[in-house]
Amino acid sequence: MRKRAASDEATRIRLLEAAGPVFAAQGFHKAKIRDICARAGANVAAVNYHFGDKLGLYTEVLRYSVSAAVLDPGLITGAPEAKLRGFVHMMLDSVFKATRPAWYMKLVLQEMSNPTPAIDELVKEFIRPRYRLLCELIGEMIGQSRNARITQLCAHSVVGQARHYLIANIVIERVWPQFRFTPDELEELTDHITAFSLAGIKAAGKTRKKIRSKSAAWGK
Amino acid sequence: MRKRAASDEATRIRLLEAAGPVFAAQGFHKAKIRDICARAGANVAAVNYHFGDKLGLYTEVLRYSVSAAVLDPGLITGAPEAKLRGFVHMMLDSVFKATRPAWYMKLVLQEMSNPTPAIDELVKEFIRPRYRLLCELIGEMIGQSRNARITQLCAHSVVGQARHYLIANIVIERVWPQFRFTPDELEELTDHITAFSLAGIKAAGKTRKKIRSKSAAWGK
DNA sequence: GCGCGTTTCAAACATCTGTTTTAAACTGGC
DNA sequence: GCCAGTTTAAAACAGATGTTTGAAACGCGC
Repeated sequence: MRKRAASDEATRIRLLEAAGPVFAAQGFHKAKIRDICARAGANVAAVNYHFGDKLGLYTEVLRYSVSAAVLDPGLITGAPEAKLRGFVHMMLDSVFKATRPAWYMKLVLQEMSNPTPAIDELVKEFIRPRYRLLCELIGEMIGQSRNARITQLCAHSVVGQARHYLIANIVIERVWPQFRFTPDELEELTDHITAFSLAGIKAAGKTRKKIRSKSAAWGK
Repeated sequence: MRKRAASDEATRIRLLEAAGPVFAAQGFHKAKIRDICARAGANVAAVNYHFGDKLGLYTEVLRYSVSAAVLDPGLITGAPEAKLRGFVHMMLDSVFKATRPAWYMKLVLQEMSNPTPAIDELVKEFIRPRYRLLCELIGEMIGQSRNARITQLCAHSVVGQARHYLIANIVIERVWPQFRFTPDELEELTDHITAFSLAGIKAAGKTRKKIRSKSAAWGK
């Protein structure tokens, strides 16, 4: 019996490459395996043969592209402000890039909106490390632990803003038709979210101190 | 021929009342009309008889509950800061309220994430007026038009934050298990988003002025 | 070139779910 | 109390779509 050799996995690879953009654009449920197979030039049965079922393919797509170095949090370096911008940029950048690593963020956002059983692995392998990074960054800014409530609230404020633009396009284009996702406007948007959040984070840090001194004033 | 009298619409009303929470919790596609009919104590054919099809029922549910005064932005009064908090509260409050008017916000958020053909009417009748209100509010704060880019960017920053908590619970509970949607924490969250946004908006106003004076310095 | 495990393919299958059908039950007016 | 129009009910229907089947094609080692 011959084990699966690299050369034999051509169809498997083609399926993974074809499925990524489809799942990223349409989400798990709306994506049709007949569509994916057509793009991959493969028979529908190939999905079952190579991955067991649709969810198996989906899970493998997630694993297959999580290694994309472009999204490596290690790339985000420098001053806290620059790091924050790097984080926001990482999230928004995926709008344009159609290359393999980039649609991964769309996959993540799809999964956040419409979770599948793959959510657990995705959280563990991708989301949690980046969430932690963001919390450490914010905590550092306001002199709080990364586990502090205020720190995590701020983290979700940052993520929420970026996410909004990536998944609410249909509504945004109706209430604000002038807004377009050109590269220039993406930069503008990145700058806005960064500046807006920076101010919000600083204010949160001050409020926290205020509350603390207030408690101190009340005595113990 | 007898026209549809009020007393004849018992089934119709029961269907609308039963469908609201189901659509709000699961969205249009995941909601099953057999489930809705079972809750309403009606036959599946009743949906087609009274509303034509599933989308007809969905659209009527949207119309049926849009009049809910709880979500009336006119109720949001006071200083700009208080108005902003009122707006945020309006969005978040729907998490708990299981009463008729309250799950409407969930319907709106579902529609924003997974639009149906009903999106146009929803934008026109519900979203746009509130978006305009928010923009006027923010514009007033930073001395800009409600149509200014910076104003609208800030508006989306506010909406994005609130929306995040209402639709990403699955992820939030995994990266931050301690967070719960108790009434107290909902107040805390409302306060946080308001304060965070207030700081962000003020900073955006200042940046704008800075840019303007910079342009002025460059001469014309 | 034979044999055996591997891979591909077209077709059939199964299920879920919105929709339609057809007849029966009901309701109010005469 | 019957009739016309209205409403309800159970069942059948139809389309989309994930899954399985069984046979054919392939490819490597002997």
